[in-house]
Amino acid sequence: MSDTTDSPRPEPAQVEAEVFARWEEAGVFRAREDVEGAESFSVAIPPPNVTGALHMGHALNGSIQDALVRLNRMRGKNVRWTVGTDHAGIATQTKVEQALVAEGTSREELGREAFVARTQEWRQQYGGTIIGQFRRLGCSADYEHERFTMDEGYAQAVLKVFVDLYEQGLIYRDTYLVNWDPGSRSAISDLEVEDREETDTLFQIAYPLKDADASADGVTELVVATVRPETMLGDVAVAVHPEDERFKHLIGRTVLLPFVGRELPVIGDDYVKTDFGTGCLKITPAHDPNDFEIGHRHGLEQLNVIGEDGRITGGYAPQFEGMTTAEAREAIVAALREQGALRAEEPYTHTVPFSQRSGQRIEPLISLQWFMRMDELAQPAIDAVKDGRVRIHPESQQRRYIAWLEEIRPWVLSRQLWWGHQIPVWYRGDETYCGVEPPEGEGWERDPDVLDTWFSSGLWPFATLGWPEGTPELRAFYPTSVLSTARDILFLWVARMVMLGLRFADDVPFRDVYCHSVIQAPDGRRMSKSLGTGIDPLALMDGGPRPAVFAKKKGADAGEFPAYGADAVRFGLLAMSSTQDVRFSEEKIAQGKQLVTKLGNAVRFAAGRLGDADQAVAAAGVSGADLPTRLEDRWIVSRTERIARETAARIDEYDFAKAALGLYDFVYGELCDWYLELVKGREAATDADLSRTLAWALRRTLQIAHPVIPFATEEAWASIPGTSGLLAASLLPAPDDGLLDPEAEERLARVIDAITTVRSWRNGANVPPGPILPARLEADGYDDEATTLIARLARLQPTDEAGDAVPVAIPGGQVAILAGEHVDPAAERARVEKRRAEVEGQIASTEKRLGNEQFVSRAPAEVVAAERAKVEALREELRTL
RNA sequence: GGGCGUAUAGCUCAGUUGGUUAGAGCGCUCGCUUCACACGCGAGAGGUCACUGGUUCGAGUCCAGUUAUGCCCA
Repeated sequence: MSDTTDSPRPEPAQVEAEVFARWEEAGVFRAREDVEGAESFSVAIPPPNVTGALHMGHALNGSIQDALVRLNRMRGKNVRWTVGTDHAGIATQTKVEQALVAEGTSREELGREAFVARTQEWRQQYGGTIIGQFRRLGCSADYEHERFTMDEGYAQAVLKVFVDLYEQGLIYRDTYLVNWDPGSRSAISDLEVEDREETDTLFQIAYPLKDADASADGVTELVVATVRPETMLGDVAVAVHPEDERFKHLIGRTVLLPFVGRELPVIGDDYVKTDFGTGCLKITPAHDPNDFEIGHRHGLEQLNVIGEDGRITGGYAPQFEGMTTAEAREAIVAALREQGALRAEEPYTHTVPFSQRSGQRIEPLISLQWFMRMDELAQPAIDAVKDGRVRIHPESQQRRYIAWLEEIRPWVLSRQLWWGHQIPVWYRGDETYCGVEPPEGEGWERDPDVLDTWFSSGLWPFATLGWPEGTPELRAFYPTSVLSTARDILFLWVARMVMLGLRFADDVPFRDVYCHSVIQAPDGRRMSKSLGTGIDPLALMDGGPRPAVFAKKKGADAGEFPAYGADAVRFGLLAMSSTQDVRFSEEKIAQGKQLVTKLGNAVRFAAGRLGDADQAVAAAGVSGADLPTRLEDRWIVSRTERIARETAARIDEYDFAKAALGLYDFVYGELCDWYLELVKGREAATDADLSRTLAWALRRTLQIAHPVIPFATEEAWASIPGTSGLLAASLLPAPDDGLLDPEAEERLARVIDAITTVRSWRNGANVPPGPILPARLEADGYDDEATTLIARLARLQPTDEAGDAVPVAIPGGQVAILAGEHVDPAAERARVEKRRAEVEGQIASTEKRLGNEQFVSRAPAEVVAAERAKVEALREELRTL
């Protein structure tokens, strides 16, 4: 593609901002207040992280939701698209803490109250970024109802849900081995953990056997294998496989823990793999999930030796106390080496859990946390999907949803943060109080923890509509119509919303769930900021750096994206999203830009023509009861009606790629390449059918393209006769079967075929495209109207003149192009011979198929008939050659 | 280790319930200053449908297996 930056065209950023302002001034995006009666269509955006900036997934999801929302608004539905952000506990707190450190202070120094105030301030200042970016994309959300998961009313809803679930016994406090994230100094949920391959060292450590002399077998020690020697201070046993011939006789004996001298029983457990390491496993229930399980089975104690600060604690070995885990590992290994207890060190590659929040390695810790029991909530959420009250698209994602819910585990709700919904529980001595309002009396201390951000996000579809108040909004817009989301939050969010919606709002939170594509980088993996494979959608819309991996030629300087504009980005993203995993394709974005330009030019052409026409006539339009008479008019009317229906149906079916690409094909391949060319011989000033058909076709095209490319279509709208007000607020006409005209479609298809064939012949025969050639049309099925169209676009002069001519086969016969300056029948002979050989070959192969007894008797009659017809047509062509 | 997906033109993707000669956009080639548009118009070249076997008159499409690759869960 050539560079666009030096073109005189206005920047999309400016044009699109003006159009957006018109929509907002007119209040097009506002849900109507007179909610009674009107069918509603409501969407709750998956709330993005308040600290975030728009990434490709957001941009795709925004394009999808807006296409759905705009289509349904044009259907006359009362549309409510709720946007907003979640408070992103860890992410936001981290941001603000970083700022504090830069200022030479800390949250501890500030104190909780001041810190929360400071964070609120931060959010006021920077939290609007991503919503502004959705506006830039053209998203027609109801911004006046923007919500935040820590709004006052929302916070009340969160507390009420917590208190209710607590009173119902679903929320409880317990000790558990949690995923401790030393980076954010908080427990995080299983879903926030990601496993990565790491190469560590596997150490072998000798634990001396107690009473070694007492046994006759000569065994004096057991050697355990571990990658985390620093946890050994918390060891409570050594396990071997109960069938292991080497060790099974030692079960029941005791070994002594180095440094500490603790007596550890040797136990048998078939979790131990005999072929891994030494076959002896040290058991540290407080710091390893598997050991935790084994410890449970054998009734072992849990000894905490790593504190929440990631330092050695517990006082079992004073020389290591207070060291970080890394320091302790080094010191312990050194000490063991000195004692001669270190028997081997070898590199070992394994998967290690990391925090998605802070990027730090997870430290499994025993701690007291708030939990939510999920089993009781899961079943109704499974049923809702199984019986179709919630439909998940594509269907494959439904199985993932059900599978996850069937194996659901308790949810760790508490986070050791200050930014978030503080748990509404107070303690006084042995007393515990849980309530939306603080307890009466003196001496109560509130639980310092806050709730997992997803707990509050789970209430989003109804809490944004004013729940627990029975507001008119809630009645009008709950359940929401559809949730469009990235599939990686199917569990984090979707499943939890279904559970909480059913429990608290008496119905499913949405009727449909659409899991959109993941747009991948050229390496076939999801775009990643840290790998430099992410694209900023703003850079695509308004110009900006193109990441190196997206260089158009490998190794070349990647340069900058041209300013494609929001329409092009929307089109491109939708056109890309055909399957669940797709590669990013800048060509699709460019295609969107081309469509926008092409449509703009078509409108310019049409508006110019229609300027001469009687405006009332042009505005009148067409209907099934009042069709134009000419072939090309009836054809475009029929084709436009079809594409309008198809596009809407494809959006309804969440087939956005086909909707977008189908629009492109229609605008290029039918409207512009054919209809506008076919009518160039006519005058709108004197041709009422032309002016009303042309204006109608353009109006309908702008309407059906609007959900995909809203800005360009809105800009063009006013220049077509018969429009009033804003396109975004216009209503789609009801489907009209009378507009469909299969006969006109078929007749014009033959005209197109004939024109293309003649053009192709010219090209192959080295006949220049310009000159008008005299020709005899010797074919059935072309009336005067069709003949005129063919003659004009194929640049032929129909004649009855006899004489030497070159035959060009078209459906139903041939065009005989008379010999002349550009046409030499003699030179054409070779070409005709080549074609004759081709046709003969095809006849032979088709006849062979028809000669096959099995084919004729077993294939369906219509297939056989089609083959026979094909032979006939080929024989016909052969005769003309 | 288990589950799910993907593999079709140089690139990104279509390809209905199996049925003519497997399509599109971009890129490439050739031609065109055709009065809306060179971000254009017209015409082309380009494919062992990952591999192996099977079912069938007929397989890109259905079945089994293999390979590559991605995602999710453990």
